[in-house]
Amino acid sequence: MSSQVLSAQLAVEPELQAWVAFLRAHASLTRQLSARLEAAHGLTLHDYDVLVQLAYAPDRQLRRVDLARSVLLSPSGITRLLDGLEREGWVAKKHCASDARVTYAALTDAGLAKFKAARKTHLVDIEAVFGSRYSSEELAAVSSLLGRLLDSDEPAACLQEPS
Amino acid sequence: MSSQVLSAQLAVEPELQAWVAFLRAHASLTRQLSARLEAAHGLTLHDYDVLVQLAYAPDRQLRRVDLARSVLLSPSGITRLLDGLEREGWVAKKHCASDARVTYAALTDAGLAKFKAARKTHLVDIEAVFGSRYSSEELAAVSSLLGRLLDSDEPAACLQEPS
DNA sequence: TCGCTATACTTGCGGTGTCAACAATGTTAG
DNA sequence: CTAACATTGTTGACACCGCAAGTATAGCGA
Repeated sequence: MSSQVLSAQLAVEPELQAWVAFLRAHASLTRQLSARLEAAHGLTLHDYDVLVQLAYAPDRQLRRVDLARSVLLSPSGITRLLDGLEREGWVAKKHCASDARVTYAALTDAGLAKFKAARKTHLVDIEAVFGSRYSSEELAAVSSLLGRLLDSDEPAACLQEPS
Repeated sequence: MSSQVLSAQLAVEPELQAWVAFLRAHASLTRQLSARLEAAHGLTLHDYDVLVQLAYAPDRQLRRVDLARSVLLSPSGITRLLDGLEREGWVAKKHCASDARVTYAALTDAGLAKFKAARKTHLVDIEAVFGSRYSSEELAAVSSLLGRLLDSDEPAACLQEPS
């Protein structure tokens, strides 16, 4: 009886439905994609993400704070993640001349090579997942709708204006 | 130069954009909502999710396997999560008469009360996040688009009809 | 110059989740 | 009946990540 009441209420909450769909989709996709990335290249999704950010960055290097912000990881998370990448020789520390506090994470040549290799298979996986289910209009809709979720509240996930 | 090439390629991959937007949105939302849920009730998002599933289930109980599948958690994950809920007295183990392998997780009265209390604030948080950014049509679109992501590959996430 | 505050980063600790291995029970085929 | 296999669930080892606290540097006002 009380479960009847509850289910009636659930059905009426479209926000909750969206949120649940979101959580389920994330769990499912994340598992598939990260398993493939791990198997093929021994990389985490976050590892890959960091590699991407560095590959695109000017001089292929970034301050650790900025890296943390753009990947939405805590500072300590970044430290530990980079520990791994440095141990593998894909990233190197570089000190900043003008500010002794900052350490740059710089992509090495080996790291760039690793990234390009991983990128090849990972993009295929992503396209397989999304491309097979969405038309290109839907894809654009997904991007724009999801993008809106971190506009106002998270000063985190954004553009550190370098100007 | 190589970063130019890379960024040019990125801009052209709409699937990747969708995926990245998805990951960022998840990291951001998850942190906000779970922090609030944790602060207000000492519950994880997964804890809450399990409580919901049990509250809706017939007789307010579910086999652990089914629970794992519907919440998209590994079997061991469910065991450990339920350990916590049992310790708090919100869930109790129940043995199955017809199959000695299965153990039911049953929501206690205290558990149902806990769920109702948590639900009250959590729904408000969710509505704040989604309701403030999406119209009701967009909300429906998000649900349906995201729902499509686990149609074929994950028989997992589904509706335990309470009727 | 002397604090005072802010920022960059690291480390210890704890929570959470996965995988692989395992034990126990059920099921099916010969 | 029995042997092989599938299913349910738990445990140990481990990876990952966040928070709080600590260190070091920078910058700013008096």
